[in-house]
Amino acid sequence: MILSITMSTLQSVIRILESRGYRLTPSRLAVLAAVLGQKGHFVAEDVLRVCPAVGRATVFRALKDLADMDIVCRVLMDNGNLHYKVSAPGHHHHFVCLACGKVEDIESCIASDLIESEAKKAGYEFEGHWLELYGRCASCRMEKAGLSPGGA
Amino acid sequence: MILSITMSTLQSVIRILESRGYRLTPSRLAVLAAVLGQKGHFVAEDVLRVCPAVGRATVFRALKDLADMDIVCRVLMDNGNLHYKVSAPGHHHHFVCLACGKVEDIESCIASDLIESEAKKAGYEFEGHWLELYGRCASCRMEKAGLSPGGA
DNA sequence: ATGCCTGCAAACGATTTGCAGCACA
DNA sequence: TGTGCTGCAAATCGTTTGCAGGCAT
Repeated sequence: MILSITMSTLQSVIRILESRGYRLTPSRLAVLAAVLGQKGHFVAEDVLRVCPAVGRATVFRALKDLADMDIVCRVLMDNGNLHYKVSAPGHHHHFVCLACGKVEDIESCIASDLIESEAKKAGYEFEGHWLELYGRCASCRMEKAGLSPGGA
Repeated sequence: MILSITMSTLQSVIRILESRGYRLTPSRLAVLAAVLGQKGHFVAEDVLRVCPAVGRATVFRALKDLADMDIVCRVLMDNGNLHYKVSAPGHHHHFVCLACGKVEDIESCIASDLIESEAKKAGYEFEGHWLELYGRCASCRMEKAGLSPGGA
């Protein structure tokens, strides 16, 4: 099941920050807004571009804080690079479209049940897992199949 | 099913290199031996340490070549770092022990069937996936259970 | 001689750290 | 007043590239 809803809103994130004792400074808010405004996955540099007034270090610090709070999550790209992305609530995985680069969340944890049973069999104790899926999203598939032969 | 067998041997890798037209130079062989001699996962630095005579660039170049040939594979560590590891043949996943850091291969691809069916449902075309498992291996579990009576 | 392969060192991109100043609790 | 937060710049880390030389074919 793909979801593109229920992402954190600025308000709710602010509430989280406050509850954790973070100060609501202009820089932090700028980074926050930039992050929440990103279309899909992004890297620190993208945030930096949107917030030229905010220092590099501050962006990285904020991003790390946000990741700690599960407000953003890391996405492992096909080439091994790690990007950021506004996190869907709860455990989920990512589908990365190799054609358009879009990243979507997959809410059903495909793996957990199987992993659990495999773990038990092997005498292992699983604490977590990381699953990224790569392929071609619906629209890119359609494009490939029917539409523009000399694609963009 | 956990496997720790059938890793590439120096001989078989050499054969692969030759068949691809790579020259069997001392540097390459040194890197190769170092890689195959690694206990578990490793980073370029580890190889460098074992082969002080081989230049940095050469190690990285060799590592990349080996990865291209699926002789080594990358392992995504818990903290987001990418390590290398002698690759098990065929598609497989990794189990990373958070206690001792050991990485083992899991040959049965837990995910593929489910992924396929999910993909079909969503109209997606999956081309690949990346799954890493984190937890505590059998021996670390035992250690935890046996040694500390009060438990952690 | 022709290329592949090398080590070195510099370049590189991404991230982190040290620091002095500032603003708010 | 003290501590958190800031931007800046330098440092750092891991990796890549440019280059001139060397060696195998």
